[in-house]
Amino acid sequence: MFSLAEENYLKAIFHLDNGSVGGVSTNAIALKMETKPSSVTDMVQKLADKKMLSYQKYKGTFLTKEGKKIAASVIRKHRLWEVFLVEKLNFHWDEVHEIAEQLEHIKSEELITRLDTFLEHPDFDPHGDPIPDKDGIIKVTEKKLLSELNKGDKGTCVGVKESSVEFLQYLDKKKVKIGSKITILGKEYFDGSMMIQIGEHQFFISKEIANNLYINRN
Amino acid sequence: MFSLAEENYLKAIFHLDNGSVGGVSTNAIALKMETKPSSVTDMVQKLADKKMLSYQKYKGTFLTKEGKKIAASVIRKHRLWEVFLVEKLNFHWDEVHEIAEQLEHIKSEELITRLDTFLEHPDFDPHGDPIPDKDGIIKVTEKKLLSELNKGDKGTCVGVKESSVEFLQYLDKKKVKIGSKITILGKEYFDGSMMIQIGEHQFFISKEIANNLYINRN
DNA sequence: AGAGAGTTTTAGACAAATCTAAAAATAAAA
DNA sequence: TTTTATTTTTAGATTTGTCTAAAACTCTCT
Repeated sequence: MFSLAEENYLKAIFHLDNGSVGGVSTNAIALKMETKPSSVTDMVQKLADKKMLSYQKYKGTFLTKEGKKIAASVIRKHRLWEVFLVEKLNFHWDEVHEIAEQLEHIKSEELITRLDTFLEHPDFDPHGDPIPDKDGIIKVTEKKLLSELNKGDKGTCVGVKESSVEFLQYLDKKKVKIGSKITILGKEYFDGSMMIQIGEHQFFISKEIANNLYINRN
Repeated sequence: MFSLAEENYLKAIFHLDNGSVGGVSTNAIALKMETKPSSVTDMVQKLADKKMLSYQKYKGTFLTKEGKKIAASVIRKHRLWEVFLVEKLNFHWDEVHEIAEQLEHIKSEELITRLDTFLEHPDFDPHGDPIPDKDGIIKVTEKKLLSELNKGDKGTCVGVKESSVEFLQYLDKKKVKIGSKITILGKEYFDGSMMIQIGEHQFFISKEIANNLYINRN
């Protein structure tokens, strides 16, 4: 059984792991956890003792298979609860994170199995992030061009097709980044232009732009 | 904001308060919390500092108005979650206590407001216990123990006094549920056993059982 | 009223998770 | 390749909630 703090560390390292090539650095974890590097060192050593990650002084850490499994199960719980909050309790998708941060630590296998059934086995959370299955496996979705999506669709920006300076500068101006969560608010069929939402911002983009952005679709 | 431990102490004292005339004793709290009296003294002094209860050394404690409010809000959350678990996730009523013990500590006013709406403002939890309203007020119902009734009396099963798994499973086997209409067909005065009718079924129950079932006379 | 018995509190210790400050190791720059 | 800067670890302290053991108090019974 893992403490709340342990679960949060595993989750943070799991998220960081998917971005870096080498191990995850102490500083990166401290930043994500909003804590001090010295606290991270302590916890990382404790989790290494528990075989949740491999750790060598000054070298960073890797989650073990077991560590990844625990992290994925916490993420699964988080995302299922987010679906519940939005779909059943009518929360807005930008209000649910904090509550799900608490709910994700409730301990009961049976609860999550039943919640999953109640929600009809959703594949994605309200932000478009995939929900790991009960074995911790995260379905890899095929990226699509933004222009292929339709009103109501959500996704995460995962790349660009055309990487001209002009295009990237345009994206920058519009605060579109890799990792940005995008919702299609509307689509004009006669010209393919779209009204989209990224974070707080809502704005129009032309078909040319939509044709050059890769999205990880739900 | 209160810690998990503080909330549990307030809840325990609240429950004990409804049974005793004077203040709640340190030993009684320790027994209920499955902890040592010395730990209770520490916590009680802390909660007294926070004005959640009044405390004089060696004299026992009383919850203040504020302390009762907090306790009632925790109990409200616990019971609403129990309704959710039984009504929506199809848990059996004898499986939900432990999970609700965890869920009751989730911090979000809005969550509970919306959960209450989602569940259509239930008045009782699956065990027949009343759910405090958002101001902590508990509707008092005139429930009696089944053992207090006599031949010819009729009533509705509204709750259980003892909610051990064994007892709840016994009731289940006999198809006794919250809401079941009960008629007392006969009563043996020498041992307090009863012949009762529930729906189509007629059967005997011992005094021990009758002593643990709450009935709303009608 | 005084002796036990039982209850309650205090004092000191401990584990978990955190922090600050200082030391050690690594990486970057001159 | 030294020197400097950055990162990471260690050492020691702190907070919360718990414990044990011992002391202080209250209650009851004769």
